[in-house]
Amino acid sequence: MAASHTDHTESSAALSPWETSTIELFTRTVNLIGLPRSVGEIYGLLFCASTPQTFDMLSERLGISRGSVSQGLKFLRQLGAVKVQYVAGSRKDHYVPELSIKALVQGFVRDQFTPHLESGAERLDAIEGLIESESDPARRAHATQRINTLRTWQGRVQKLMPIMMAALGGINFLNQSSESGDAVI
Amino acid sequence: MAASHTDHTESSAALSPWETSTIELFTRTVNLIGLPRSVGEIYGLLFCASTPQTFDMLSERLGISRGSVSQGLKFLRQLGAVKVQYVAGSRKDHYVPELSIKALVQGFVRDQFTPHLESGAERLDAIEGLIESESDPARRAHATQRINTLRTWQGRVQKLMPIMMAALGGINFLNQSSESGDAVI
DNA sequence: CGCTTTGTTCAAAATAACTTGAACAAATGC
DNA sequence: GCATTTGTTCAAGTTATTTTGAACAAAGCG
Repeated sequence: MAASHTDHTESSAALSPWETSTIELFTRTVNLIGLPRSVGEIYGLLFCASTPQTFDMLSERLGISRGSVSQGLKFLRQLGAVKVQYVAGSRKDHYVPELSIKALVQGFVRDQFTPHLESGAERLDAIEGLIESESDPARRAHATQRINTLRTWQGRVQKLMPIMMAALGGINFLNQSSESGDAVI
Repeated sequence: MAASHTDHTESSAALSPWETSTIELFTRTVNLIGLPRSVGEIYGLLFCASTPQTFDMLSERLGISRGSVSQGLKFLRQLGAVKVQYVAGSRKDHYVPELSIKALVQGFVRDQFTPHLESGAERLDAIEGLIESESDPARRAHATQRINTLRTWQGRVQKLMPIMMAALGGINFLNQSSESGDAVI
């Protein structure tokens, strides 16, 4: 309670048009990569904000439940997409966005992708075992060939990862570049 | 156990253990990239099969509805992940899988990713317009900076695409390789 | 043509995913 | 301690996606 202190009550400032649109851009993007809307909203608001935002601000300004904010922030922290910034004189945690796309992608790949690649390797071993019990030699040969194809795919995808990260980090293999603007990589 | 000898039309041969496991691997993978289970099942079965499969075989062997098969095949054909192979003496269409991971990724990126990148560019322009109507100069400057960050990100992702495709195509930037097995790229 | 086979479409049912909110725990200050 | 603030958890409700199956079109065959 006791809403107004000094000039603006920062408790629940409305979103400006560009913020709303930018947040929508983020919700679409995270949806594309299979993440819930609320995660995009939270990261989007932090991305737009010029000051660290609290838990309450996120819930109130976005109009989503505390439960969603808690789960969304947990996910984003785990990914490394948001950081907690300690703010003197406040008990609340304040959150700021990670602005390096390399760090964002790296976190996403590490948490959401690599585990599946690794379990995939185990599964391929298991399947290779199952092929043994195929009696017909021709069928067994065909199955083995297919599993080899899968192993080749897996190897290629694994090789891709460091190349991707290097490319996002600004090392250019193919052509020199000169970005400007924020210059956040 | 039946189905041993020169039987009448192996209309609905049961899946062998390695096929079941491989199909499950595909369902997990397509789920990871936001595609429906049935798409993974269909591609997975075609991937395992040593002969072109018909519409009916897919529906019966996988135990999924004709509607799902129709939609799944439509999607996979559009992507370039399955091809129709004409088989003499049969009115039915026969389907075979695309085995080149480069072609698979390329189709996926083209259909599912590039359109979003392009609409994203338009959206950024629109947001830039919205920023104009921000009255406070400091806020406007901050907003502009953030949009510049987004443009930088977009540029990096766009540069990534050809690099990814080249890496999947077997061109190695960082270290020489020598895959074997099926050697399908 | 009529009949059959083959495949598509789409509204409704089934399933999966997300969000909510109230109960709970943890930490702070009095 | 004890009340208050701050944040988490999770079962239930809501929303979104996927699957089904029956009605429909299209093409081959006699």
